[in-house]
Amino acid sequence: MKDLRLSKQMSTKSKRSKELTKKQTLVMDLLKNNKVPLSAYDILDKLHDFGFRAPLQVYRALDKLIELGLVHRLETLNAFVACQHKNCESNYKKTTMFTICEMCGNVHEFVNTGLIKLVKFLENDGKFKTSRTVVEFKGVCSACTE
Amino acid sequence: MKDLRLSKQMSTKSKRSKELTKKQTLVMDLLKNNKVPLSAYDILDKLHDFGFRAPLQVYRALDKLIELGLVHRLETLNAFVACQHKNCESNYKKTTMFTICEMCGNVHEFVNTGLIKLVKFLENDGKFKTSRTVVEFKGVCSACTE
DNA sequence: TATGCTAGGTTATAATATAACATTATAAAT
DNA sequence: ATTTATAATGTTATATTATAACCTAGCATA
Repeated sequence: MKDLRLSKQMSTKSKRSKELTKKQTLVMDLLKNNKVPLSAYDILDKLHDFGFRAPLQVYRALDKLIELGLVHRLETLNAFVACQHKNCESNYKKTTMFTICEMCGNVHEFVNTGLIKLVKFLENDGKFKTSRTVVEFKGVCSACTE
Repeated sequence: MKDLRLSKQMSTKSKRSKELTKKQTLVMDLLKNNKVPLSAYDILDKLHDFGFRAPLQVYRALDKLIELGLVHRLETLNAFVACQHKNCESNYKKTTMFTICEMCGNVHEFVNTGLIKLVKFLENDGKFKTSRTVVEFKGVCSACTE
C-alpha cells in the first residue's frame, strides 16, 4: 500500500524543484527544437499563438530556465540556446564554453578542464571569486570552411 | 639637413595607420581616464559638450578604436574599456580575458596562455577557426571580498 | 483563514544599436 | 591643380533588447 503522505511530499517537492510551468515548457521545447540560438523576441513571435503576448513573459521563462541550467544565454548574440549537455547539472553549469559560427549560426557547447582550473586558480590565489564565466569563440565552423 | 619628402611620407603613413581623429581621441582619452567601463550612452553624455550629439558618433569612434585594439567591448555589460596592455598589439589583441567585479565594477584584463593554446587546438583540429574570443569572469574581486 | 511565495498579465518605458542618406575632409593619382 | 577614391562626419529616424511598476491568481503551509 502506498504511503500517500510521502507520495504527496515528493510530488510537492518535485513540483517545486523540477517541474516546469506551462510557459517555461513551451520556451524550453522551442529552444530544444532549434539548432541555432533564438532571441527573446524570436521566441515571443513564435509563441504568440500559445499565449505569449509581452516580452516580459518570455524573459521570465528564460530567467527560470537559465537559473535551472537548462538554457544558456549567448552574450555576443543576445540570444538563447538549450543546454547541449545533460542539463549542465553539476559544477559545469556556469563554466561552459561555446563556439559560434558566424557563417551558419551553429553553436557548439563544450567543457574544458583548463577553464575550470583557471577559475580555481583565480579563486585560490585570493584574487577573484568567480560566480559565472562567459566564454564564446566567434569564427567559422568546419562545415562552413570547406 | 632633413629630407622633407621622407618626413612627409612618414607623417602621412603615420596619420593613416596610427593617428586618431579628434573624435576618436576624445573617446579614447575618456576611457583611459575611467577605471570602470562606460556604455556608449555614458560616453555620449560625457562628451556632449565636445560635439557628440548622436549615438552613432560614439559607436563609430568605438568601432575604430576596437578595430585598432585600443578599446575592448565587454559583452556582459554592453560597455567599453581602454585596453590595459600596451594596446593589445600582437596576437593577443583578440585573445584577452577579463575579470569583472559585480560589487565595485572594476575590470581587470589579462592574458592566459591556456586560452591561446585552446584556440590553436580548435583550429589545428580543423574544428573551428576562431576570429575572436570573448572571455569574461563575473564575480567579486579581492578588494570587495574582505 | 491568514500568510507568504511563486508565477502570470499588462502597459509603459528604458537602454542599446543600426539604417539610410547627405556632406565634408583627406590623400593619392593623373 | 583637378580628379578620384576613401574615410570620417552629421543628422534623423527607427530597430532591437530589456526592465519597471503595478496588479491578479494559484498554491502550500502555518
